[in-house]
Amino acid sequence: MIAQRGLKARWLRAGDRRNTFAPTMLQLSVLKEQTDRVLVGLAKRNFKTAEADVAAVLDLDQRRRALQTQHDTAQAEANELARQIGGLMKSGDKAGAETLKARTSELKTQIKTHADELAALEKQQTELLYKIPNVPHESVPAGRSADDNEVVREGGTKPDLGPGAQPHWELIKKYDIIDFDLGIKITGAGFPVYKGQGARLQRALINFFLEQARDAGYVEVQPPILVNEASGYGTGQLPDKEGQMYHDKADNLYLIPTSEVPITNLYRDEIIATDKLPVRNTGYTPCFRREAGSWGADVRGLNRLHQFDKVEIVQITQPEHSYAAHEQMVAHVEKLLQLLELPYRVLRLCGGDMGFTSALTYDLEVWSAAQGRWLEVSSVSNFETFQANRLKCRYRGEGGKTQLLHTLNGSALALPRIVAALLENNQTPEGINLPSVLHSYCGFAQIK
RNA sequence: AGAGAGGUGGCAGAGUGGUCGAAUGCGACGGAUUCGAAAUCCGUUAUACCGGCAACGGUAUCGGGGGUUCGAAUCCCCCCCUCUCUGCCA
Repeated sequence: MIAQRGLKARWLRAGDRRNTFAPTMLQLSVLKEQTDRVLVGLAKRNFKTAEADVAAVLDLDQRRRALQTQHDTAQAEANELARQIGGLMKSGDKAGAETLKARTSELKTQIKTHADELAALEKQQTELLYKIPNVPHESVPAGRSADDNEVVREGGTKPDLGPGAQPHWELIKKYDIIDFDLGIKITGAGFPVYKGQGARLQRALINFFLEQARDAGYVEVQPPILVNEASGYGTGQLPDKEGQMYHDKADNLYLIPTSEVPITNLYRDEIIATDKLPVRNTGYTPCFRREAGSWGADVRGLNRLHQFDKVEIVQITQPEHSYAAHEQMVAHVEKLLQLLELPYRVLRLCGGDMGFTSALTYDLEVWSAAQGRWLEVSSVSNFETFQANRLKCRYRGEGGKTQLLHTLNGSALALPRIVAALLENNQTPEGINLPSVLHSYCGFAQIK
C-alpha cells in the first residue's frame, strides 16, 4: 500500500495528547438527514448563523465525498501497480517494472494532492461543526435568557423567617463552621475551610447523597480528579472552556470542573454490550472552577466557589430510553430536595440559556430564604449523541451495527448552595435545625 | 528523578520490506454431537470512511506524526504512553 498518512486520526484516541483534531460534534448524518429539524432547533437557541453554517457543512461534505471517491480509486490503482511491480521484480523483468513505476509516480503526486485537499476540507468541516451547538429537544422553549426558562413545578414550602433573618455568610461566622479568611490565607478567595460541625455536615451530605444514589441503582465510582486532554475533549470542556479549568502545565492535566468528566470518559472509545446498558454511575468528587470573569454581586459566601463538593449521577442509555432516564434522574434529585425539606422548583431551560452540548436541561433550584432568591443546585441534562460522538461511545444496534449512545448527567447534588439554603431556611434563635434525614449522618440535629 | 523494556485485533501473543488486516491461542457468537451439559468437531468473529437499495466492492488503520521505497506492522527521525528496577514518598 502506498503511504498515505495525515488523513487518519479522525478520532481522538486515548494516550494521544498531541492530537487535538477532535472528531465532529453534531453528527454529520443528523445534519444531512434532518436538516429542517436541526434548523428549527437551532433557531430556538438564537443561533444566528445556523442556516449558513449548516449549508456550508453540507457543501463541504459533498465535496469531500466526491474527492474521497477519486482518492480511493487512485489509491486502488497504485496498490494494484505495486503488486504487479513486485511480481515483475521477482520474475526478473526489470524493464517492465520500470515502465509501471512511471505510472506510479504520476499517481503518487495525484494522491498527495488529493490527500492534502481532503485534509483541508475535513479541517474546515470540523471547525464549522465545532461552532454548531446541540439541537434542542422539541420540548425546549424558545428564549434568550434565564427569564425565559419554564417553571415545570415547585415543591416544598418557603419558610417565614420574620425579621432579623441572616444570610448564610453571617450564619457561618456566628457558628464558626466555615472560614473564608483561613481559605484565603492558605489558598485564595473561593476556597473555604469547613470547620467542626461545618466539616461534619459536608461529610454527612456527601454520604447521604451517595447512599441515595446507590439505593436508586447507581454504581458508585471514585474517579481521579485530574484528567488528561483527551478526556477534556471527550465531554466537551475542551476546547471551548479551556480557561475555566485549572491546568497543570507540567503534566498537561486538568483539575475536573465536575465528575461528569472522568465518569463519562470511563466509557470513551467503548462499544458497550447491550446487557450492560443502561450505565448508571454515581461519584463524589471535589470540583474546581476558575470562574474567570464571573465574580460580581451575586457571588457572596457559598454562592460561587473555586472548589466545591458535588455528587454526580451519570447515565448512558440507548437512544430510545434516554428521555425516560432523564425524567427519572430529575425525579431522583427532586426526592433529595424533598428529603432535605427544602423548597425547590424545577425549570426547563430555554434555548438561549442551555449549555452548548445539551439537548434538554432541567435546572433544580432551592429557595434561599434570607437572600430571597432561588439558587441553582442541580442541572440535569440529556446530551443525546452530542458527547457520545466525541467520546466514540457506542453499542451494537440492529444488525450488529455500531450506534452512538445517549449520555446524561446531573448533580445529585452540589453541596455549597444546599448548605446555604439549609442554614438560612432553618435558622432559629437556638440554632440551625437540620432536617431529620441528616441527623444520623451528621451525628447531631442542630448546629449551635 | 535515573536506567532498562515495550506499545500489534475483545484479551494473550507471533510477525523485521511484497496477496499481512495480519499466524496461533483464549474468549464470544452460530451450528453439529447430547435427554441436557461438559468435552470435542465445523464455521463466524475489528473499526472508520467512500460507492451501492442491497448483496457486495474500494480505501485507510499494527501508539501518534513525519520520512525512505514501486511497495512499510516491518527501515529512519520526532513525539506520546505503559511496564520493570533504582531513588523518593502518602
